[in-house]
Amino acid sequence: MKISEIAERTGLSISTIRFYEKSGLCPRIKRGPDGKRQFSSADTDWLVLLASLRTTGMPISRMRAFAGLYASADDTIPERRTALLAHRQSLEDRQAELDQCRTILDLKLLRYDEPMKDLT
Amino acid sequence: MKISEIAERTGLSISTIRFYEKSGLCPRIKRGPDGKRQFSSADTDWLVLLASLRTTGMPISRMRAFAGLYASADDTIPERRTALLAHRQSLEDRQAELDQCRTILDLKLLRYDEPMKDLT
DNA sequence: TGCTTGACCTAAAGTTGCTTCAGGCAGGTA
DNA sequence: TACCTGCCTGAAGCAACTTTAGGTCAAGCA
Repeated sequence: MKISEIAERTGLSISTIRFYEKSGLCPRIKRGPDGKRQFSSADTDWLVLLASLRTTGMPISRMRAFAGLYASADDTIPERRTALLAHRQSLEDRQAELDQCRTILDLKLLRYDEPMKDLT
Repeated sequence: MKISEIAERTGLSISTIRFYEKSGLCPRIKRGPDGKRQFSSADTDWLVLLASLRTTGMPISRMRAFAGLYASADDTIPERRTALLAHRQSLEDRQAELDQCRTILDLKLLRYDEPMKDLT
């Protein structure tokens, strides 16, 4: 598959995909004889996972470490699992934080809906 | 109040607060004769709101526009309300997106918890 | 009294995670 | 043939901060 298709499927932009490759997040994507990237379906799956990790706030540096685990032997599986679990937790924290902010916004909005008084 | 207290109360870092002021997000914070910032409780409230907006993804440029509305006359109240409502919606979208990512992570984690098979 | 420490100040440079731009090649089409 | 289109690269630009360098001033203390 070509890069534009992958962008479509993963929701990442073409330049983000190139940037991720250059950053060492997805090692050895094949190239055709014309120099163009050729994505396998495993590449796609991996990029979908990367996109989820990134969207949920994992920094590139940790993603790179995570990619390193995947690139090495199966004995890193427990580590991969631990990393994902830790990240899942931080995601939940983040979600709690957003809920809290939503409450603040809602309170603010309530004051607009009340018959005018003391609108800061 | 001094800047370190405000940082504590709002969860923003001291340099972020200075940065926000320089970016025109909180106009005219008073200064003491020594040149130090003096925060009123209104300033604190405003920064708490800014922090919520920022945490939930509002870009600085839009926050500046929003601050502009607050700085001007009361007839911008409907606009302020509209802006907050729109942002509330985008926050919900974001939350839905995070939920979706969490599902992806959970699926991935499930595969680690199953008796080993095909761990990509 | 002199000296250090700590909290504040500014301006400027650095960091992260992208996006945009400039310039280039290869293949298809009017 | 000229022109698109889609890909490529490297470099510059941008957002939102953080860090650094250098400076002021009051408080504490030997």
